Order: sequence, then C-alpha cells, then structure tokens
Amino acid sequence: MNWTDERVETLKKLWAEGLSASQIAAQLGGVSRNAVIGKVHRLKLSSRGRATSPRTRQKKAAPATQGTTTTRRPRNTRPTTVSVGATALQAQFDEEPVARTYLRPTENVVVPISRKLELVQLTETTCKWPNGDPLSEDFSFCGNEAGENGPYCTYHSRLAYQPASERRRSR
DNA sequence: CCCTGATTCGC
DNA sequence: GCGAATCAGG
Repeated sequence: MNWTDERVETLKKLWAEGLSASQIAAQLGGVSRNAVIGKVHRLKLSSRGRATSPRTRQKKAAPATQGTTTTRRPRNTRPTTVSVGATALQAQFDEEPVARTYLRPTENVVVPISRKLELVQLTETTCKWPNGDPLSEDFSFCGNEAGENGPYCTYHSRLAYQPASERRRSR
C-alpha cells in the first residue's frame, strides 16, 4: 500500500482534525500507526495545534555509541512483513460502498470505514454495529471484521461494552 | 497493560 | 521515502 495523493490527502485531513495515528491508520487501512507517524513527520505536519499531550521534550538521542558494528536490534531479530491482513481486508472494501463517518459525537472513538452491509449479509465474523437509525431506509451495519469474542469490530466493541455510567460522563 | 507521538536507521 | 523497532511518556 503506497502513499497515493488521495491517501496523503486523507491523512492530512484526519491528522488536522486531531485523530490519533492509530485511528488514522485504521481509516486508511493497510498501514500501521508507525507508518502514519513516519509519514506525518516527513510531511512536516507534526504540530497539529493542541489535540494531545503537551509533548514533553524527548530526552533520549544518545544511543549506545558502540565503536564498531552498524546493526542494532537488541531484541528479537524478526525481519519480513507483518502487515498483510489489513491489505486483504481493504481489498474487500473496494467492492463495497464506502462511508466515512469516522467520528462519533459523544465518543472519541473512530469508526472504521463501514461496509454498510444489509442484515442478511452479516455473518459470524462481521461487525453488527448499526449505522444510523434502524427505522430509516439507510440503515445498515458496520460489517467490518468482528472481534474474536464479540459481535463487534475492535472499535465498536469499545462503545458496545462501555458501561452506561461511563458513557454519560462524556456529555 | 492500554494508549500516545517521537526518533532512529536498515532497507 | 518508508516504516518496524524502539523510546518516552500519559
């Protein structure tokens, strides 16, 4: 998955709106949050006003100045690809109508690009989170990949399983 | 532990 | 330029 103009544009937009890197990565699909952060820095749009922490200065920058070897990676040396599943998932989205309601008014949680499935299209592994009013004609379901232990995707699980008492505090 | 962005550096 | 690994925090 490469950084097309369109994807970069989306990245800029979402970043400007204050979404976190992982949230943006979920929206774009096929990239990790590290990729998003890296791209953000390369685009020099790191600031973003004041959405998150005041960014206490990094006080690192002094790695082990070993004399000889060039390779580091102290931990486990695991090379090749890791992000493949997301790409396959994105391929499915390309065949579906896309909706980008990425931010819920009362919850600071990203809704991944909905597949807008009909009720009959749901399976055991599709997110059952409803889009819109069940009485409306536009009613559909999220349809993203559901978690292993629930009827919702990882993002909707946060909403679904959040206690009512916790929800109320947001507004 | 969950998460956040920041940085490094092999590729 | 890209992004995993890592770091430094909340």
